Amino acid sequence: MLPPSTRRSLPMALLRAREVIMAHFRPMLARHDITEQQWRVLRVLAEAGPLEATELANRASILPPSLTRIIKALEEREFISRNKVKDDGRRALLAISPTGVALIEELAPERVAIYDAIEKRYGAEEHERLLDMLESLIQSETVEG
Amino acid sequence: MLPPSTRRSLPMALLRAREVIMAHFRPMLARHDITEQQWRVLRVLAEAGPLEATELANRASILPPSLTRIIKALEEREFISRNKVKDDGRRALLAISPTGVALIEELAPERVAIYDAIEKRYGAEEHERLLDMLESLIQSETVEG
DNA sequence: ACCTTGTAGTTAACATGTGAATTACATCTT
DNA sequence: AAGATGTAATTCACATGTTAACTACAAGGT
Repeated sequence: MLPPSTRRSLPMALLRAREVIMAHFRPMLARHDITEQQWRVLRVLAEAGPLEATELANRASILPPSLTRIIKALEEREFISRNKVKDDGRRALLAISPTGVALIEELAPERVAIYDAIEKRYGAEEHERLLDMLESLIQSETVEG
Repeated sequence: MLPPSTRRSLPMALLRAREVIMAHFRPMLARHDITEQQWRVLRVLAEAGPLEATELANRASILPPSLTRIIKALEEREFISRNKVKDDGRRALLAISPTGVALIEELAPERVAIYDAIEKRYGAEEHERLLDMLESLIQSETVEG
């Protein structure tokens, strides 16, 4: 079979799709002086509650070295806190602070509006199906390797 | 509507999907001491022929500052060449060199094998449909804004 | 107790992503 | 021709991605 052209390859399509979607969120994040990754970390902690770094990295899809730097930045701005785990000097529980929760809540309406606009343009059913197919792809590559 | 959870949001799904796919290609690229972005630039030039930097950046989905650095690196290894455009001192045509073509051709078989394996795991029809849906999403966000 | 092995997190080094500012050159306007 | 405006590419500054090496601590084996 021919190698896929750059115009129709899965990696390129996934990259471009993510770009056009994120373009809608960037202005909102920039207004609050927060990066896309920092925002992801805050949302994961807001949804899941306190987590250790490894679990947080997995859920936010951020590599450990990046997470170390992001945690440092978020701690300095007091959006999150860390508490060492008793009985294990290596681990620490990371938790979102009230300030962090306030930020998430402040952004929530705009966030929903942006998602709704995307759904409206693309189609709600297509959107759901696309999510299903992406999850299926991730599953097929994760389980068997 | 509720804000999407981090477990089922389009940006996260696109990010994770790209991760699991690229994981298959990274070992191949690492063996040849080439980055994912450098590889993309070479493939675009191999497919499209000589291009100016702006057009190359668009086709490879790489931002201008990154492309400047990538071009420099690829030039030093003589994978590409640049020729100034007559009549316009700003522009330059970037072209892949024979060495660059040789690298692309050397990687081609393994590249096809990796794509085929992904298609086999995920399903050829699903793969095609996913590409269609991603292109449609990109289209819906590109045309109207 | 000591040593090995394993795990959580960090640090280091380098490439890229991102937005803003800057340079070099073209083109338009008057 | 001089100045204003626009465009291509680069540079800067900082954040993140990526791999490898390293530190700190934990758990097991002898």
